[in-house]
Amino acid sequence: MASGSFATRLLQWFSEHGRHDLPWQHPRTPYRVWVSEVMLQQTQVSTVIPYFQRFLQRFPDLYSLAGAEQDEVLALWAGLGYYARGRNLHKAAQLMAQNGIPEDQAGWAALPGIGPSTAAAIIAQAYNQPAVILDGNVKRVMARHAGVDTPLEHKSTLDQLWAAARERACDQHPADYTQAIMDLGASVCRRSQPECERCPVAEDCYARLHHLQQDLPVRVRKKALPERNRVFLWLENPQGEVLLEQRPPSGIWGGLYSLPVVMTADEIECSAQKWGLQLAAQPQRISHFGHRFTHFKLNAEVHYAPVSSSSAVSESQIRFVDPHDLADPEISIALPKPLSRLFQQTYADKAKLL
DNA sequence: AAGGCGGGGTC
DNA sequence: GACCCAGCCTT
Repeated sequence: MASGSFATRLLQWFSEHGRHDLPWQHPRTPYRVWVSEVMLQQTQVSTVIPYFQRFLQRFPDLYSLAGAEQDEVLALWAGLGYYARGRNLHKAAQLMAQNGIPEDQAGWAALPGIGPSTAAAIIAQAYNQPAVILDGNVKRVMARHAGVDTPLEHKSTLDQLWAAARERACDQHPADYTQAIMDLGASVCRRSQPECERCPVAEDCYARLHHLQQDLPVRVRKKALPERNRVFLWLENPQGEVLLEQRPPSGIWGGLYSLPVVMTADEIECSAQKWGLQLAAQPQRISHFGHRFTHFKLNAEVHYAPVSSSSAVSESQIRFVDPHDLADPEISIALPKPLSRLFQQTYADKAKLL
């Protein structure tokens, strides 16, 4: 028989092996917990930490964030992905600066960018009040411990996992308990090669007892991703600056800056003219990269062309930028990861030649 | 090359 | 509610 309840064993394990040194735990304010929880959506702790540090240095409190320009918020978010998170964080900050910080879970869940699990995490972490979370780590722990063997994509499966999470939670030490269950999923009950011999709840774990650790949780097989081919334009003016275009406020890379994108190379000339730019030479294909999105794979070719100085680049969505500034890690322009990689590599290649 | 991962918007 | 969208890191 199991020695003590699930929660008791988990809390005991946490006191010895859990993470007590995460940046958002000291000090553990609602603002810092909220920012960290939004960053942690879809993103692992080790990735989040440097972003969190930089973000909090620039925006130490709600009001500095609420008063910021969206461009600056996104610049600090650049590279984390799912940029709607950054835009929603900014929106929510402005709402809270206006209406005050919510005092209960429903109030938090009503803010943009905060769903049931994130709201629960904030309540438990920041206020040390009982609340049940169900993030990816907890889903995996619950599917294994309770033996939920239907696909995660089914709503009934999600209901079962919520129920399992509720049954195992306790009202004692809510902040520690939620951190503990997430830590367990991240460090011991990993997707592959879980370390059951180190798990405090292994003795009554369904998956371990039936040797199903590798088979739970169950997922439906994904279809092959469709592919999209696009051409990215590296248009350089006589000053050596490159043209960037701000993307529409929502959708892929929403609000971020990118090289202008066209469907095929024969649209380059026409597109340049749209900005009032004359090509000073034939465009050349200089590199390519691939990037996988959730629903398609992007195959990108980068085409370079020098342009004569523009008569009037007055459109607010476009700007010429010194690419050396883009290779700077302290960049203040929000670039998606593949493009910041492109500029960094180009800069590194040039530096090697010198 | 493929797996994993919360929430918003739309109908 | 059902369905679609989104972008990194790890394996």
